[in-house]
Amino acid sequence: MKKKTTIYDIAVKLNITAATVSRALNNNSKISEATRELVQKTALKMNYEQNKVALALKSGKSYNVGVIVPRIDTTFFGSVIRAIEEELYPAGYHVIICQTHDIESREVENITTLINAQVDGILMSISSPDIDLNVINQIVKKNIPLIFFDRKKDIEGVSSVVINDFEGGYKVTKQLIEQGCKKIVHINGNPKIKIFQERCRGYKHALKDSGLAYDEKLVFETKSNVEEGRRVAKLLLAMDTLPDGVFSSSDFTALGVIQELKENGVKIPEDICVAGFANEPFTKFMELSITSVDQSPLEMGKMTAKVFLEQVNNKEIKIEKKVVLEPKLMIRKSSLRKVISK
Amino acid sequence: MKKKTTIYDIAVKLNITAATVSRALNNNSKISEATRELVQKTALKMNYEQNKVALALKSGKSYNVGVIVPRIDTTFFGSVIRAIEEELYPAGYHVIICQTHDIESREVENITTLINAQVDGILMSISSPDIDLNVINQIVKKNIPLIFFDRKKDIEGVSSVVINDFEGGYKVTKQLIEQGCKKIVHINGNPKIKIFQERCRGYKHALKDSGLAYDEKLVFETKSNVEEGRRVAKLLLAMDTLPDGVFSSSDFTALGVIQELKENGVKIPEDICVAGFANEPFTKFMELSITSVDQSPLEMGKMTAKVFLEQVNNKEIKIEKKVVLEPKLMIRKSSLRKVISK
DNA sequence: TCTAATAATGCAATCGATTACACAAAAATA
DNA sequence: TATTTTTGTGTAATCGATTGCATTATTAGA
Repeated sequence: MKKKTTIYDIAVKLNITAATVSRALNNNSKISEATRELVQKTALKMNYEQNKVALALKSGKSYNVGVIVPRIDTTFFGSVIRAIEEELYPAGYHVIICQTHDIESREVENITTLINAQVDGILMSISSPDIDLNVINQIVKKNIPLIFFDRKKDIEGVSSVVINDFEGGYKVTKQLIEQGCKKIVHINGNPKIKIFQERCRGYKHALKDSGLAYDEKLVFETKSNVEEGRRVAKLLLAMDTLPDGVFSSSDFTALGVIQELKENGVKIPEDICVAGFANEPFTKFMELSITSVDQSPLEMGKMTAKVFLEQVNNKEIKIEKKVVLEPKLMIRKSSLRKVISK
Repeated sequence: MKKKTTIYDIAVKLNITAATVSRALNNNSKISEATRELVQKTALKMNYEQNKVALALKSGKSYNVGVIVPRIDTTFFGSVIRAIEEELYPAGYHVIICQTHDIESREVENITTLINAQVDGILMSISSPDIDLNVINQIVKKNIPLIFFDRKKDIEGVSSVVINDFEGGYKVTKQLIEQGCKKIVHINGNPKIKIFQERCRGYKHALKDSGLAYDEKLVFETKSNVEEGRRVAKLLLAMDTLPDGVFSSSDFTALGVIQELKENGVKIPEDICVAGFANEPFTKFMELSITSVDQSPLEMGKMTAKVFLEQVNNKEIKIEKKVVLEPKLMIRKSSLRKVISK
C-alpha cells in the first residue's frame, strides 16, 4: 500500500521547505517563477494531491455541507438535492445527506453529527413542526450558516427558500371554480405543518373571492398517501350530494381519490374535478393526467445553495434572506372539462 | 462567536494534560476511575464535542463514504442511496453523494475528489462502460474499499452487488409467452451497457426455450425515455403484421409505447402485451398498470453497505464478494389477459 | 523498611497544510 | 560603495486528537 505524497515529500526531494512548496502550489505571490514551476512540475510527477482533511483542520473549513430531509427517495427531495449538489459542486463543496424519516429525535441527532463533522453549513427541510429550538440555536450560535427549504420555521437569523403555498392553493382552487365547481372539497395533510396550513388558507381565500361559502365539513385531514385518498373518497361517496371538485394537498391522496371514485362509476372530470399538489411524475404520465402544482424543486435547490454560498462568503455580514418561489399550476385532464359549464 | 471546546480547554480547567483528557474520554484502561469521571463530567459541562476532522487527520479515517451514481433524482437510485445511508448511519458513517450525469469525465473527477476528501470507501454505479481503468486502479491501489452496485465492471479485487438482469429479462419474456404472445419485440437500452445486454440475453433465451425464433428485426435500440418509446411504437404500427408482445428494458419506453399504441386504437393487453423494467412507481399507479421487474433497490443498497462494512472492518483480508439479487416480476394489467388465448 | 511491580499521568511527536515573522540575498537607490 | 528596498525562503507555531515512551505515585511483596 503506497502512502500518499505530501508537501514534505516534495520538499525533501527538492531540498527546500514545505512552506515553500505550499506557497508554490497555492500560487502565492511571494515566490519565484522558477521554484513555482519546479514545484508544480514535481508535484505532478509525484502524483501529489492536497490532503483536504489537513486543510480542513487548519482552516476550520471542511467544504462539506449537510443536507437534512425527511427522506431522499421522493421525487421532490431527490430533485432538490440534485440541484443543491449541482450548484455547490463547482464551488468546491460536497453534500452530506441525512434523513430523518420524520422522527424528531433523528433530526436532532443529525444536526449534532453534522456539526461534529465540521460542516460549513446546514440546509434543511424541517420534519417536525415541534423541532427542538435549542438545537437550532446551537447552529446559529456556532455561526454555521443555516438555511431552511420547503418546510421552514421562522427563526431570527435563519434564511429560507420556500414556495408560496398559499398562492398554490389559491390557484388550484380558482381553476376548479373556473371549471364550474361549486362544492369543492379540500384534502389537507398534517395541519400542524405550515405548508399545509398555507395551502388550505389559499383554498379558503379562493372560495371567498369567488363568493363561495367555506364549509369546514368539506375539509379532511389525512396522512398524505394513496390509501387515505381512497378513505376520503368513500366518505365523499356517502354524502347526500356529491361534491364536484377536490383539491388535494398531495398528489398521492389525489390519486387515491381518483382510483376510488372511478371504481364507483364517478366520471372525472365531468362529475368531479380533481387536483393534487407536488407535480409528481406520475401525475403527468397517467392516462387521466392529474392537475397539480409544480414546486420547482430544481429551482428551490439552486436557490438554497446560492443563499448558502452568499452567506458563507460573507461571514462578517449577517444576511437573512427569505426567498419565496412562485408555484406553477399544471392544468391536466383531471380538472379540465371539454365544455365549461356555466 | 464562541469557539468550540477542545480537550486542551478541559485540560487547562482541570490542571491536567490533554493526553489524560483524551484517554479519559476514550475509556482508556490506564486511567483512574476518579479522573475518568471528573473529565467526562467536565466535558459534558463544557459542551465538549470531539473534532472529527482532527481525528480524521490523525487516524487517516474520515468516516465518510462516497457514493457515485448517474443521477440521484430517480426512484431507483434514490432508494438505493436511502438504504445505503440507513445501513451506514448506525455504524457511524456518513454518505457523500456525487452525480455523474452520465458524463465520463465527471466520473473521474468525482473519484478524485472523493479520494482527496479521504473517504473510507467508494460505492458506485458505473455510468460509462468505457470508464478509465486507471482511476479505478488508483482506488484499488490505495486500498480504499470499492464496491459496484447495479452497474458493474468485472475488475479483480472489486466487489459488486447487482441484480440478475438475465433472469429478469427471461422472466418477463416467459410471462409474455404464457399470455400467448408469439411475436415479441424487445426494446433495448444502450447495448454497450452490461445490464441491457443481460436483459436482452434473457429475452433471447426465453424465446429459445419456448421454441420461438429470435428475429433481430424485432429488437430496437433506444435511449430509454418516453419519446423513444413512442418512436418505436410508430415503427411497430408500420409493420405488416403487428407484434403481440413488447418487452421494454425501461419503464419509460414501455410507457411511451403504450401511449402511442393506445392513441392508435391498439388494445392493451388484448392486442399487444407490454412489460417494462425497473418498477418505477408510476407503473403501479397507472389505470392500465404496467408489468415490470422490481430491482429491489432497498435490498441492493443494504447489501452494498454491508459488503463495504465487512471490507472496512477486515482491512488485512482481501475480500471480493459478488452478490447477485433475484429480480421480482410484477405482473400487472398491461400484460395480463383476462382470457388466455391458446 | 526497602525494593519491585503496578497504576496513573505527563511529555512530546505525529497527522499535512498554512502562514506570521524572521532573515538572507539580490536589486535599486543614493 | 554604502544603504535601503524588494524578493524569495526558511523557521516555527498552529489546527485538535491520539499514543509510544518516559516518569512519578502508589501499592504489594519480602
